[in-house]
Amino acid sequence: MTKSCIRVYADVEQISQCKQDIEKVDAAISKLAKALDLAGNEVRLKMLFLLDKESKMCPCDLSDILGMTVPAISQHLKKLKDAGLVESNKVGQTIFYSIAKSSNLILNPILKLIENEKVTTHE
Amino acid sequence: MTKSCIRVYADVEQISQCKQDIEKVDAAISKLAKALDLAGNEVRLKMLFLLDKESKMCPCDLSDILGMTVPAISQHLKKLKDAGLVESNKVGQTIFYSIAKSSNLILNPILKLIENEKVTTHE
DNA sequence: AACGTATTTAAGTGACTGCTTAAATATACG
DNA sequence: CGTATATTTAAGCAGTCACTTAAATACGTT
Repeated sequence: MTKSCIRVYADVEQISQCKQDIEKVDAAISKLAKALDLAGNEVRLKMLFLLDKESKMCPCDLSDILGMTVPAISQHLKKLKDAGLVESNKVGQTIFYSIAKSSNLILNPILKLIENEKVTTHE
Repeated sequence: MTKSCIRVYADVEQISQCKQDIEKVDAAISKLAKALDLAGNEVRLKMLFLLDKESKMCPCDLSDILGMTVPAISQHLKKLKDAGLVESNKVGQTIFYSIAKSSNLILNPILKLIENEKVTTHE
């Protein structure tokens, strides 16, 4: 890879320890990154917020509330469902989506940040 | 937009309430989505994890630990810094990056998920 | 069966990502 | 000053994203 930099004043011990540490959490990070990537889209985050608040909604409702076409919403829902973040329940011709219970561990702390209005990352 | 669907069995009251609710948290969601989007990248999440654990690191160290070129690392750091998630401190010719204190509110709950190995979203 | 509603799937497209390599900038040191 | 180290910036590019429109699927009603 690179030839310069890398190792002059470096703490070799620290580096090697970090490599091990990272390896241990690699799977967890990979999984978490996927979830955060999905939640890191404004439309999808709104959808998750709404599903959390209302407990269940159909694509049609979300389309109306968010002012987006139904196919656009449907495609977002598919991604969330494929990742296991939401699940669906069909009733007649309408499909109700809701937060998957198994994803609460990840989503709860995130959704809590919204309500708390605590989102003061910067400036 | 669409002409079909939208309103037949819909709970008009709920929809309109949701529109208001979303509007209230719009700014918070927008900000949070940006942060999650950044953290939702495997490389960057690892970087944040390492910065959190080691309190500070230089691009060179991160490059070594993560097995990536220095420019690639530098570009990720720039994004994190532009978003206010990390900050930098120059000492001689090396630049130490660390988690911005102001971003702890968002990052702490996320980073905690890694250590807890609780990341069991799915299956 | 035929039509209307609810939703998904598919194909196309412009914008954005994340990497690469090469060059630029900045600081330290002989 | 010239060279080595540390980092950023820039340009290029393949891959992905999020939307659009159009078509397909599915259920309900008459």
